[in-house]
Amino acid sequence: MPQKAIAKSAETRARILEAALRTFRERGFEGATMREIAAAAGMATGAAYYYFESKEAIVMAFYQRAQEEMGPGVEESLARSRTLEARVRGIITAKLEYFLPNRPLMSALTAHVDPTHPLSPFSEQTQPIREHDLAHFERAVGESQLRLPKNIAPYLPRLLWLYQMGVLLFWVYDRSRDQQRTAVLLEKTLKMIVIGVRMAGLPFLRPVHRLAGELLETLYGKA
Amino acid sequence: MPQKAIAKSAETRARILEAALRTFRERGFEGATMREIAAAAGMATGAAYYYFESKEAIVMAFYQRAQEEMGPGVEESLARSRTLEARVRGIITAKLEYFLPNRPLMSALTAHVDPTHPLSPFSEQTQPIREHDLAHFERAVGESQLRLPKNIAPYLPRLLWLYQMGVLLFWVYDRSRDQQRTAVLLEKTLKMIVIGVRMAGLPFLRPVHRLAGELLETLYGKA
DNA sequence: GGTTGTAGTTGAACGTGTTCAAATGCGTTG
DNA sequence: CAACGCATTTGAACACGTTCAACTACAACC
Repeated sequence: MPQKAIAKSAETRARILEAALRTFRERGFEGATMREIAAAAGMATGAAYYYFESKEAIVMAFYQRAQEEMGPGVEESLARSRTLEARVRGIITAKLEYFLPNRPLMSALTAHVDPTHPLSPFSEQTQPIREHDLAHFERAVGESQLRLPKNIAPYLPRLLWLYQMGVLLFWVYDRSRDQQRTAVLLEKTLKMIVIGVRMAGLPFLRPVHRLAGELLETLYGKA
Repeated sequence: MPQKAIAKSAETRARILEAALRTFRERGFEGATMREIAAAAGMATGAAYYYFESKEAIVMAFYQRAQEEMGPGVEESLARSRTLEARVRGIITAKLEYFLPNRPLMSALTAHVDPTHPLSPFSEQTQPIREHDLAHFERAVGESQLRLPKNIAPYLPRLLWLYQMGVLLFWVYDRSRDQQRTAVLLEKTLKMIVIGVRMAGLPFLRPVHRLAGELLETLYGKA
């Protein structure tokens, strides 16, 4: 396939994605039909399936594009702040701000906890996406000097990633005005995390370290 | 409607539930069709919808029945143990054991995080079920003397309920042999919870109490 | 410039959960 | 016992996501 055709193919794909996002915003994810989306993109129903495996896969494509577009913003935010708290806050708020116009749509992604479902945030298929996100937290942790017990430290980025998933999930369904409850959740828990990390060095917490370390090793495998 | 008719109606409902569970076990939740379930119950497709709002509502009915049937077992377990750890463990393991034969089916219930979805564990519609479950943890907490900060204590049962939901969720998708990973998760986290509760009285943890208290108040409302 | 292969496109068809107007029972009433 | 009313039952119809065999367009090749 020549360059030109590749470009055209990518353009068609993008056109469907655009039409889908428009339709999702108007009718919601459930309310929008594939027939309608395809029509809005100026093509027959089946065509959409040539470019996307499923209706939900369109949302995943949106998330993937978001990841790319958010990259620079996150980089900048990381460069601007030194403390773990500020860095993690930066990553999460950047994400939430980006997704804000399509907030209800995100429920289509967070809906799948089943790790065998292709679109679950925990599935094999989404591993590349997950690792891309994880990299942010690795950078956030890596360049700040923390005194964490050796048996926990390797898991901190993954724990923070999980934490961020939780915040995102809460945010998606947060019905308070301007998602103020999410703001509170984020601020308070960030502070608690910071205190927790700071206290992690204290020797009398050894029993907790041991338990946490063993647990993490079981769940994530030796690290 | 006379007594006899009520009994017959309940019996038909039960027959559909039985047929559904049989079919779910054979084909899985997705694989089982309403047509098949209705046929297995010896009736037309539409009849099932006279008794159940949806396919998923059948699973919810199963959960509801489970709650009733598990009641005595949980009571007994609570009567047998004194420490918070043993009590919470008792409640959770009783549940997991009960659900074991239909474990894959539970994914149909844990699938909905959306609190606006009628079948979400967080929805308005499931509030009675939730409060029934909550009562177990209130009993588990109530009769053990704990020294918890006043601003956190009222929320402990709800926090434990949430914890139990997490364990259940993990268990449903746990692919390790005999769900051994869940066993590890449960044991380690239980011990961490106990240590956490014990340490909660220490004065230098005041900042954490304050944060936690404020957060819980925002999320659950004044208590 | 014709031929051929492949990327892209079409819309009907499939199987699903769910709805619903109509039919059927069945206990109660006059 | 006939007539009524209501709970129950029926199965066709609907709308949806998805599949697919057939068709089209276009670039590469001889």
